[in-house]
Amino acid sequence: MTTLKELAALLNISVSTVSKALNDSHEISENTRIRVKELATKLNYKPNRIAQQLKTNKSKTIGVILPTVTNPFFAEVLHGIEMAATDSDYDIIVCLSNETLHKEKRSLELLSNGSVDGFIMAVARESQVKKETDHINAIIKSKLPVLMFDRVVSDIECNKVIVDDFQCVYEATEYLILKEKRKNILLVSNIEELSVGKLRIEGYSKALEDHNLKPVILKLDNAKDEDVENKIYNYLKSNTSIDAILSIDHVTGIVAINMAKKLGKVIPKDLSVVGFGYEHTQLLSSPKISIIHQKAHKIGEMSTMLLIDNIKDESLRSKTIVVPSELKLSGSTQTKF
Amino acid sequence: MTTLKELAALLNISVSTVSKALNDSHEISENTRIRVKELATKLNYKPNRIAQQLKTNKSKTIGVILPTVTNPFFAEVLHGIEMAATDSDYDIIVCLSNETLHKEKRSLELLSNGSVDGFIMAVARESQVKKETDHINAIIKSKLPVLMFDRVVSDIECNKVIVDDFQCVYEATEYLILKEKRKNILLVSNIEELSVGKLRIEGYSKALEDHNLKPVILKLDNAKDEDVENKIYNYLKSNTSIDAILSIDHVTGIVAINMAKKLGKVIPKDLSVVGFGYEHTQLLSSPKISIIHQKAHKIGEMSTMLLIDNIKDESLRSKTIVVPSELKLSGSTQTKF
DNA sequence: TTGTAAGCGTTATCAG
DNA sequence: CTGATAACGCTTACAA
Repeated sequence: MTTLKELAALLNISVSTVSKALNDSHEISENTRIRVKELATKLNYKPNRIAQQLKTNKSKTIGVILPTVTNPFFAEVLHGIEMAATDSDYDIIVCLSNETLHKEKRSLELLSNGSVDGFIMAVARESQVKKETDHINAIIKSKLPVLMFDRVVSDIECNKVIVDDFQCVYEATEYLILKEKRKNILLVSNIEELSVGKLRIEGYSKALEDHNLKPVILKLDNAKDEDVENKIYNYLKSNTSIDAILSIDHVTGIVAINMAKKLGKVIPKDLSVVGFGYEHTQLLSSPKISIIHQKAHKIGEMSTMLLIDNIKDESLRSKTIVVPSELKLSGSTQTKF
Repeated sequence: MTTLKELAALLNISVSTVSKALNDSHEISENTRIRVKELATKLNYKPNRIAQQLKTNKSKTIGVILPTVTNPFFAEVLHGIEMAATDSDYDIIVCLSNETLHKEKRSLELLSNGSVDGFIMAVARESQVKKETDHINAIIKSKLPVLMFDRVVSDIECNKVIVDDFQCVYEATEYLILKEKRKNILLVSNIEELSVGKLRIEGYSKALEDHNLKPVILKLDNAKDEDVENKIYNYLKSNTSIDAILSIDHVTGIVAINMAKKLGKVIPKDLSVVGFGYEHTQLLSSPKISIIHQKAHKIGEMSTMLLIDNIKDESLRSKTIVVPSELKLSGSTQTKF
């Protein structure tokens, strides 16, 4: 890699002159500025980022800590983060906690040594279940800005970008009750221990309560793929009165449709199904599932912008932004034949 | 952030003594070593990574450039990369090219200034279509190791981790012909411009040819979601002799199942469907789709290990590893009821 | 056993 | 207009 020193030596001028010339300092003569720049492009000179970082004590890098990236929601958030970060000339270092506390902790600790100027994170499942958040507090106390999205810890003060979990599930439930005239709505949950899961269940319960109906919840306890199908199938088989399903995650809604069809149910006549979904979810089910579409990409963008604001101005550190979800009915994007 | 200088000042010893003590140098007395370490932990000292990087001229960071991360294949590869990198104490900086040449180029250029010790990349769709690869060659010439996976450029010499695209599709096709006794196998493609798409089509064509059958290919030309369904539906409607579908991407196989059911076809009696898939793909279709399962996670791991080898030893730079795929038949993981 | 000093590649201050 | 010098935080000969 070409350095300032090398350029200086080749041109028989000092390092500082070269530096100034490249940075368009007005102290430098037109002549040398051009000579320097020509040689620089010729040798493909690029200022060493590490040296600049050491000098300025800024890494222009954001640490992104995600529970997983194979979940399409987080993948789409990551996409949003990457785009917004690029727009603002930030790099992102990505770490995956794999839903474990120890990896989350390790990543935060390893990166809080000057590697990053701040963190964007969604709390790991284990951390949330165990209510273990000291490691996050430690980072904040060390003056490194942290932004939490989606899975947040309510008693930590920092910027947050969240989904309107309670509200959108409330509305979806009410839609099933009022528009689709459903009375036995089963909530299927594979994420009941997460903060978002709890909020969604509350939204569902409140809506049923407000309409004098009885909540029925099938908790899958974070089951494995194989068991998910079995549990849903068996439940539907033994509880034939169920006329609607509300899945609060991204997968079990589609599984429910498939299992219901297997049981001979006609969708949506016998059973309405609403789930959570992302951009391409509806392409994967037939008939199309109705989805609560979280604006994952937008969540990523907003998170990044908010964190960068916070990095630049320490005082901007306790804002919470709610990104509203959108209920996409099966009909509204259904392909016409 | 605490620095060596601060520790030294507080202990009234020199910076180098502190440094050595922390690095367990044998030159340092038991006594001071302990004193230093105690204070260090007390003040939560962490060596400034940026300074270390400048000193050693190593970033211990890998640049990962992916076309997208919302495609589950790349998400899973990223997961593999992250885990392997963490194991070897490397960070990863992730950039998404969004399938565009200019973003890919920009990312490579921006990171090749000391930010990373090497790159792992899958070439963007646009770069592959336009056969524009000078930017990648430039990096390699500048002595930064590059590893390409999945979508590779054949006339660039570097480490590569690829899938057995030709072979696995050949075998899947042969399976349809020999075991399932299919004669009119439609290949559905939404990625025919990619190197991997071409190889898969060749594998399919060769298998048909070897068995004296005629290839029939439905190219979707990188169509949007809405059109994918329509095109497949219409094709199946007007070509009723089709008795098997081979999808060479991760989505259109499931769409094909749904469209075939819509047309009243019974699967797998009337129509066998094989697609590409990842870990959870089969959970999303009913009946379960047979999939060619690419070991995406393993691809990520192998890529990382190979790149790190190359970083440590410059001479290890022209190996190609083929990660075999696995044909997962619908029956083999089918849930039993 | 401890300390001094140089250097990684930049930028910034100050002097010439 | 140009250059010498110091500094960012760390490591490491080399001296003491």
